[in-house]
Amino acid sequence: MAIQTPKGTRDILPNEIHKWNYVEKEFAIICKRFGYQEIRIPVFEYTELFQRGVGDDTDIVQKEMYTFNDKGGRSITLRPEGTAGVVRSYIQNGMSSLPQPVKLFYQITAYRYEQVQQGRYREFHQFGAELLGAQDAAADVEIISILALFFEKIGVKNLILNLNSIGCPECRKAYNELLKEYLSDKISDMCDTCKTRYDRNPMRILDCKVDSCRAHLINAPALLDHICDDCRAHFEQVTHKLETIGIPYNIDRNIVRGLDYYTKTVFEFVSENIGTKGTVCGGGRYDGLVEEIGGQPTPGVGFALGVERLLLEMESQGIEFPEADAPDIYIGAIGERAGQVAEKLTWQLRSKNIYCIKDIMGRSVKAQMKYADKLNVRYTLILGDNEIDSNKARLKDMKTGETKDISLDTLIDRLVKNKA
RNA sequence: GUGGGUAUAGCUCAGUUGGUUAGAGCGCCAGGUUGUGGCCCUGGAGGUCAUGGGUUCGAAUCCCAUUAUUCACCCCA
Repeated sequence: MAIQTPKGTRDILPNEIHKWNYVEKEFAIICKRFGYQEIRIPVFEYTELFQRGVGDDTDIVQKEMYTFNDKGGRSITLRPEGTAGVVRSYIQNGMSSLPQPVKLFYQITAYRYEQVQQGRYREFHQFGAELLGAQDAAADVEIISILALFFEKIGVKNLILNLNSIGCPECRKAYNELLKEYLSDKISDMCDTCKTRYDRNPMRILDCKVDSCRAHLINAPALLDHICDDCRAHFEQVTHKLETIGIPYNIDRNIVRGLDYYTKTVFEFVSENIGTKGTVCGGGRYDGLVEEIGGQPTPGVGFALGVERLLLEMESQGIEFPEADAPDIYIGAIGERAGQVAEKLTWQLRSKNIYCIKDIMGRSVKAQMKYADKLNVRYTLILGDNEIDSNKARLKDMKTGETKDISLDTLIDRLVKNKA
């Protein structure tokens, strides 16, 4: 069996690359319009960054990371997401001395060792943005509005914005006690994972999908109803501002993002057509993360968007992508002498920024024309001894089939003019 | 980590109750008289039928294992 891509990875082939180029470009344009600058971070980091940043308790760190020791014996991990690396860079490069807030966006691959299924791969692509240094609800709303505008710009409709607040460490601590109290007489009846969650991270019990566990949770207190005054005020400002701009949202008390660093606002945009849970992107506020990784206390908010899922959603909505450019002209040649002229002509055209393809197989005129047709070129020009002697050639419009005699001297100028 | 589906040419798939040199469409290459694509016609290349065992006189076909892939659960992007 020939070697294939490893499980959960895939090639992005030329026939679909225009889709990727399109969304990448549009995303960058939107981010820049909001004042975000692109940052590129390493594919791998020291494992400790993710253990501290993403959280030792999370599924990602416990079972999904690609971790190995390098030849120097250092523990290295392929990034499972982008935020931790960006925040590390913020600290390492002294960005707290830059004018605040600092606004960054990125387009990365990320790696998680998981079972693959539709819209979930072991190597996947994320677009993300991070806003560091701003604690006001306006920052949360700006982050969300980048996404809303991006979706609007590329024509993606009907994504639902689910919103929740998971409070700050203080109110979460109080809530965890409340939840444990509520569950104290029920936990013995619940699943094993819930039992371990009960001690380590009771909030995650709310996420359990086991029916018998769910039954016990129906009347469980919701975190959103027990956050502190400060967090409540923040959440109300977020919803109020969203209403002001006109971004619809849905409050979902059950969103508990899978990364430990989130505080206060958490959100996700979900689709109903792409299977599984349909999360196209997720994000939230992470006011404790910079400090956790070793920087000065700095508020932050951001998101990550799954590009594979975005493309799935776009395809299921029948959104048309701009086609890749077709060549302006194909230069064919018969024989050695014409080949040389074609060579030179092609070079001149290309240097004038004309998208020009030339025969390099020495094939028959018929084969060359077929090839030109498949490339979807606009014009063809076949050179032979006659053309070179007369300094004229027949330019053929491949759409209409019309031909026109044209002087080789004026060809370049005409094509350049034609293109402009 | 758990459960189900699938695995035949580059792609999409046929292959009858196990029976000779395994097929089609598309794609690719070439030709249909001298130098012009699309339509049509002809020909060609390309498959250890995922891999390894087993049953059988005989296996693409039945059984087992492995691997890959896919969908779902968990969780996430």
